[in-house]
Amino acid sequence: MEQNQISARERIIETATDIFGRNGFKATTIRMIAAEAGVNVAAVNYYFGGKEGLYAEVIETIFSKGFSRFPSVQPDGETEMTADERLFTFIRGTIYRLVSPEGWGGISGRGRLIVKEMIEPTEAFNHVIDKYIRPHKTVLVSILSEMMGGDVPEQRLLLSAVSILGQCIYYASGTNIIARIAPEYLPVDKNIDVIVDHVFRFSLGGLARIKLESGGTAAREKL
Amino acid sequence: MEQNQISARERIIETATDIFGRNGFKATTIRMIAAEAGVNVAAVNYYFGGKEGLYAEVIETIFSKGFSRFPSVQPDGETEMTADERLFTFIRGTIYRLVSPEGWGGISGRGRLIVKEMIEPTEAFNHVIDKYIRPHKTVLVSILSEMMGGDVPEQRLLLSAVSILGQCIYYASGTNIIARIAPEYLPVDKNIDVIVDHVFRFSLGGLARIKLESGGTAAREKL
Amino acid sequence: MEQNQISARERIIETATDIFGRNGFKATTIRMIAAEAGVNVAAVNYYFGGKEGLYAEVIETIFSKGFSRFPSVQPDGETEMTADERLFTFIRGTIYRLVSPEGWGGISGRGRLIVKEMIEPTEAFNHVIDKYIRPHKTVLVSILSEMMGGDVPEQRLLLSAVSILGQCIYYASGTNIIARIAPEYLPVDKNIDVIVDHVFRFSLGGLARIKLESGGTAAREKL
Amino acid sequence: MEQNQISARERIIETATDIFGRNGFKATTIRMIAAEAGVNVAAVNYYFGGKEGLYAEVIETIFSKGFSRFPSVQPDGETEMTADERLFTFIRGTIYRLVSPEGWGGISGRGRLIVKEMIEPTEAFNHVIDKYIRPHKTVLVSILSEMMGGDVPEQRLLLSAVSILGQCIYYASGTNIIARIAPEYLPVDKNIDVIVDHVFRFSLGGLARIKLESGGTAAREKL
DNA sequence: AATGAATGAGCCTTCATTCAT
DNA sequence: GATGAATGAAGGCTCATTCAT
Repeated sequence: MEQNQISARERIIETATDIFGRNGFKATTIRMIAAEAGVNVAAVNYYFGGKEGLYAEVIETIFSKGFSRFPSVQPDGETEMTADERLFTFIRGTIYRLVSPEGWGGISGRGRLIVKEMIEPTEAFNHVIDKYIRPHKTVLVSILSEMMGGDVPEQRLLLSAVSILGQCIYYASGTNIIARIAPEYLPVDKNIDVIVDHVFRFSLGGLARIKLESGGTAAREKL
Repeated sequence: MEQNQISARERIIETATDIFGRNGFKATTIRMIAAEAGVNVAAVNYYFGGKEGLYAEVIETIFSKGFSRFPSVQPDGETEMTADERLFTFIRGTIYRLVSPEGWGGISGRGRLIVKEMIEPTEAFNHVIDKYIRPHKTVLVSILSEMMGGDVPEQRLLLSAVSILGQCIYYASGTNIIARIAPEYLPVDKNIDVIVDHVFRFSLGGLARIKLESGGTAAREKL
Repeated sequence: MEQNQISARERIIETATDIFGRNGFKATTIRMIAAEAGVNVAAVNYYFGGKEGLYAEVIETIFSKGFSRFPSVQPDGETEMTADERLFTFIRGTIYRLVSPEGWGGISGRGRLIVKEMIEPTEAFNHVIDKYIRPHKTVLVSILSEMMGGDVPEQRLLLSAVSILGQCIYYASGTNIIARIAPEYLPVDKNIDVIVDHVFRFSLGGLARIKLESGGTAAREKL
Repeated sequence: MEQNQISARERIIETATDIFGRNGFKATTIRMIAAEAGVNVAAVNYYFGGKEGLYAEVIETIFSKGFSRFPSVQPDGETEMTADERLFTFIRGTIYRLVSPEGWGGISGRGRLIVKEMIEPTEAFNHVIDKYIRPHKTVLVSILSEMMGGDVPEQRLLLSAVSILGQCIYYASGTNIIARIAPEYLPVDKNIDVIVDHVFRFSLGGLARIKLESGGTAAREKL
């Protein structure tokens, strides 16, 4: 009764997000989704034109809802936040979009689904890359550029951006394996803010080091 | 001679590593593998007892070969390396195991295959976790413990370990998406040493910061 | 006005005639028909009770319209035409009913649809056989009987009737294949009168020969 | 036991010929065929690559077997037969290929299947047209040319050929409908020779008439 | 009177697996 | 030891039909 008011279409998308995330595109059957969502198998074809159409819709929905709930950071001139604050907001947004439990259904699968696309993008991801991911990356690089100054070569900026994103994404996707090898590890979705805080600080330190070394005669042999 | 008279069994494993890595378990058919390896479809069942058996063998082989070529770091007492050097060795080994091109076939898929298992472990991964991954993680935590001292709580150690691994893994798996949104990005497998170097330095900075803050009244409000 | 405000029901029948004729019963979907006719898919069930109901209506309409536009030949006593003239009228009517382009929509498919039913009658054809085809055949046999006299056995009459009908029907249905193997062939629907004329003459000759041989000691060895 | 020695592949083709002929391509399911042939549904895909592949094989087999059992007529110079005899042979061959019961399975459907293709050729028929039908038609036209002499225009030759073929084909395909409207009609496959004889004589008469009229001022008004 | 939403049955195809050789 | 033939299970999709409005 609590879920009754949601339309069948909506319900299919939520269920599909979860199941696609859990099993991947190929291993998911529309029969699983239909059964879980309480609709007929034909409904998927009726609403989305097929399995692929549903998948594309799922991907798009994840991003559109994600960015509408946790908006990206404003570019430099349009906000009063310092660069550090912008970085913090960026990291928090990225992690929340992937793993925040409240908000909409299909939580556990959402992060894994995105990470799968990042490892091995499908056709359905192209649109999302242009619309959401590329701008997102541009914002991060501009933040880093502001934080690290002009001495740091473009290449280093990019690598640092990847270092930051890599952390966010692994926290969002690696939960399973981490929990298995480190039982004392705190579950991500119940401790998001601790994670966000950690990634932020670790990255601040990393950036500082990269900046420092780029200024002088950085080298590993210095160690 | 060792690679010349490669047995059918061996050839199937190599081919399978590549194809599984590229397509995932479900989307890979044993017919693809058999065709590529030049053997009969029934051979897979004959040698490995089925698709799942082959997959398990592939996973096991990746790790056994990986760790034999790029051995893990020795525990503290058994080596003369400093903690920093041990961290560097750890990072380099981890990345090389995932993406180094030389050594054995099916490279491009190898990293993706492992990352997939890390996101969503299958039955076949259990064995590998116990035999390779858990010890590997223990080594890393002990290195960090030595580097950061006793003031840093266990929790922070673990989070830092994940931050380091997250970078390694993302560099190994996110190549596709990175290359698409940042064409100026340097391809991982052609620049492994630059990547390794960067991750090492970035992590040094991050660890330093975490250590620093753990010492006093660390807090975000300090920013 | 009569064709201007054409009702939805009417429009469905015309469209269906065309599409059924082109694709056959099974390969035609009511969605094709509904889309082409500009109505809802449910309309077919609403008006005709289902796909089969619509098909039956289409078949019936083809014959009722066909015979109303190109009436059958009057029996002997009720007309002043000679037997030859009656045969000519019969042949012309038969061919025009199948392929005449003017008159009503869905022309190209009409002939093929009828021929399909003749090869392989469906339930829907039973009614049409009793109402139109059997009387039609009776008329032809009576014409032949008059032309060939009493010496010719019933069996020969029937065979001759089939020879005449076979020509008409093949001209109406075999257009596709004929055009493909004989490009110099004249398209039926643009040269109906030439065809009609030819079939008439060819049949006159055939009938004469059959009559001749039936009179004496007909045999192939006479050749 | 009697059919046991036939291979599964062979048995599928025979069954398929019958069922395709009865129902057409679309309305036939491979399940019907598999059940009737006593094989698994997957066997169709295994042997023929799919429903369409099987269909193509069926069409090809009908013609290759048909022409190998009832060869076409030799061209003029290569035989001692008179033109009349060659026409007789042509007609007999054509009808036998379509309806002769002895020889191979799937009789009842064979003729109908071909006629369906003649009404509405599918992709699978293209090959057959080039290989069998076009040469066949060429032979007939050359026979007619020899019989009717040079005065008859090409156009008339072609129309006459169609008149002859139309009869053969209708006898082979229209059995159902004929039997229903004329119970006294003799079943084709039990009386092939009578039919062949009739078509031959009727056609001789038709040709004579066409030739006669082509010589002078032929016209319908002459009647 | 007419329609859009939704369904259930069935079809073609794919694929891992088995078995006789 | 290794293979080609054949199969059963299951999946995506199509389509006529139904039902509430």
